[in-house]
Amino acid sequence: MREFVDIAKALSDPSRARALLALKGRELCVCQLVELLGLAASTVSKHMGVLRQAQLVECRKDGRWVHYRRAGRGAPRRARAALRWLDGSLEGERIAREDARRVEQILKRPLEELCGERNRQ
Amino acid sequence: MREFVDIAKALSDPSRARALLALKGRELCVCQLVELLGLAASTVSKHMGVLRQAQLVECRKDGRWVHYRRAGRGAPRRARAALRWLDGSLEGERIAREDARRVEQILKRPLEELCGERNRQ
DNA sequence: CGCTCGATTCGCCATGTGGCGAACTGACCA
DNA sequence: TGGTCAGTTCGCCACATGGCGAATCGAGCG
Repeated sequence: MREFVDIAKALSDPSRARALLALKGRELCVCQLVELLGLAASTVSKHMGVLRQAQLVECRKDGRWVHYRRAGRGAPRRARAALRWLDGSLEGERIAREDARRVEQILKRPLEELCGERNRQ
Repeated sequence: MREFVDIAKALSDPSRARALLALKGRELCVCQLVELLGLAASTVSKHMGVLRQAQLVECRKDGRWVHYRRAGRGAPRRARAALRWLDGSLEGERIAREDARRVEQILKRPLEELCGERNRQ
């Protein structure tokens, strides 16, 4: 029950749901999610912590960057079922399509340019 | 997105999840849910309002009593998918089995006895 | 080492949520 | 018409949550 409730709580925030949709089939690092969601890095980090706690995502450190991806084979059955429910419920939603397009744009830009943006501009 | 988030929020409370499980395949009135969950009637009523808002349950007035049931054919596709996810995730859970047993006991007692219990004892 | 920089943690604030009892509503009944 | 009683609404409290900026951590580099 606790596990189920944690997963449902994790899904019950629009930013977290958008992040999970954006992570469908790819990895993203925190600064890419910051760009997509338009939130402070600290806020995004907290959101990703909630998703990791619920075992919906895993993270991989690569130098200074942290890449997040959806939980895979090792994840609990419940978590994978939750992701299927998310995908099924939000496919075709306007914001999902918009975000998918914006993620493509974000992926075209090099990480170095993207990350320093807030400092440089 | 809003609809999805409302449903996820509605599912992200243990009492509401238990209520939905108890409503699988049957109707229950508020005083029966009060007995099952061990919460104040006002709290249960608020919980059921959240579930109704998310279109996960419907209610039917019958004299003084209000019977709740799971949303049926008329409910949005998302809501029914959510109930399937709930059932699949919590089947076999300890509290689900305990509650199922307790609901059977509660259903054996007449409504009149059950409802006035808090006042009479 | 000391600097830079991405990510996380901390501290704070505003708002939302779950809990209760009291008050109210609206059926039924006498 | 007044009483009773199931359910809801209201008002309140304690606590959780989402947001930010500041401070901290830790990997890479000069």
